[in-house]
Amino acid sequence: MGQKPQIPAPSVERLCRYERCLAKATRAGLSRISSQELAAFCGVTPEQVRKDLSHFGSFGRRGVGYDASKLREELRRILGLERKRRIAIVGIGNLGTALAGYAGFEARGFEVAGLYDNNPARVGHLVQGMRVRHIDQLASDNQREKIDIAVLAVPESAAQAAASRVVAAGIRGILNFAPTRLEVPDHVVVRDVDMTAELECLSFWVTQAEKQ
Amino acid sequence: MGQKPQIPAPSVERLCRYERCLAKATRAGLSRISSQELAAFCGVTPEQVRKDLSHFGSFGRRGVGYDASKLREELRRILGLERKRRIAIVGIGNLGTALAGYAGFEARGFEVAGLYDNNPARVGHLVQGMRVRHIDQLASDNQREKIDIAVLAVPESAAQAAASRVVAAGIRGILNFAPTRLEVPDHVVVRDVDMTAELECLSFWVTQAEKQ
DNA sequence: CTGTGTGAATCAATTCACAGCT
DNA sequence: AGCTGTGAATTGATTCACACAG
Repeated sequence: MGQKPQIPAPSVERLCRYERCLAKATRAGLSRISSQELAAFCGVTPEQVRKDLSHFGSFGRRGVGYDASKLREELRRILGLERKRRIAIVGIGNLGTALAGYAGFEARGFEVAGLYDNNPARVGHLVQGMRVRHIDQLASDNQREKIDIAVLAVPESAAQAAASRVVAAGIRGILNFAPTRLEVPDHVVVRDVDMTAELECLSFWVTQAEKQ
Repeated sequence: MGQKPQIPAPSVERLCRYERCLAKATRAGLSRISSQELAAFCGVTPEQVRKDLSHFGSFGRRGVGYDASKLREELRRILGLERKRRIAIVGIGNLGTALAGYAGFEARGFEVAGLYDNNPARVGHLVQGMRVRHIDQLASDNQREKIDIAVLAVPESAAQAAASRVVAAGIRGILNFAPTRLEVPDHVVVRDVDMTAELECLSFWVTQAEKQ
């Protein structure tokens, strides 16, 4: 990541929550919303909402509040969701198959653009209505129509190799489900989702709570 | 959570990483390890390693370093992993099925103790070699043999109801895959894994990086 | 008078720097 | 000398408090 990320990462994570809550609120017919209300909705404080937004501009009207749908649009723009983001799922085992069929992605404006695997036994099969392609095709597919994010759902032992191919294909974002710290060049952004580590942390806090 | 968590949450997340790296290191035959080495392994700084450990005691020898396998034992104890933790998977759709078959859980010392669903069409079926039970059985199953953590893999619309049943069954930890903020009593610990939110954050950082 | 936007103050986490054991 | 453990300093994030706009 070139320059220092002047935007605090926790702030960005909350922006996603705000966007989601706003979607819910507008669907419920609410058109104007205050930082107070939005905060209550998301389980944070009103000043936090305002501070988070202030990193990007000022979107409300003093004494009034925010236009819910307009604020939502702003947030989607800030998050880079003004256009549909295309994702590729790499590794079509148990988890990859489940992710390929996860309705939540489509529902929230992501497009599952392709399924990839390096196992010839899987390539060509239909999974969740899509044909699995060989990972060798990733680079040319990305060139034809840009893929924004690769979701890595491969076993730990294959993770680094798969990541390198994703990077070589010119993809700039990786959501990594393997419990491995990936080595990637600076211009590629990785986020790790380590389910076992989550269980372990949970185990800690549960243990902690048991000692009241 | 009753008292203030004097232990910083980021610290706990790193402890999991340390434990994992130590497992790898000992498997590779390393018996003594310095904070320097462990840190390099995990991608953090040596002082961070030492500070994190210092919250729980002192496990090294000055001028020498740490006994890798002994430190690993300590970490497992701290994380509450000295005994095998039993997990229940609630919601046996695409994702739940994938999680039920995820080898990583067993490999890291968790035991998948039961699969639960509230859909009668699924109950009784064999999934990944285990029979799916009705969620009504969760409470009595938990009484017979304690379940430490419930993994919620139900759709958003069912999440709160499922969480309430999990809590009513007396389970104290929830790993929540639904994109919903769950309402639970204080003594229950929840961790959220929101895959769509992860994609959205990634989208932000990728966009950010594109503006170089 | 209401509710935003923001510098100032507080609180938390990380990094520094060094004393003390081996 | 080498490396841990830990207060002190620093950096970063959150909360406070108030000026300002409608």
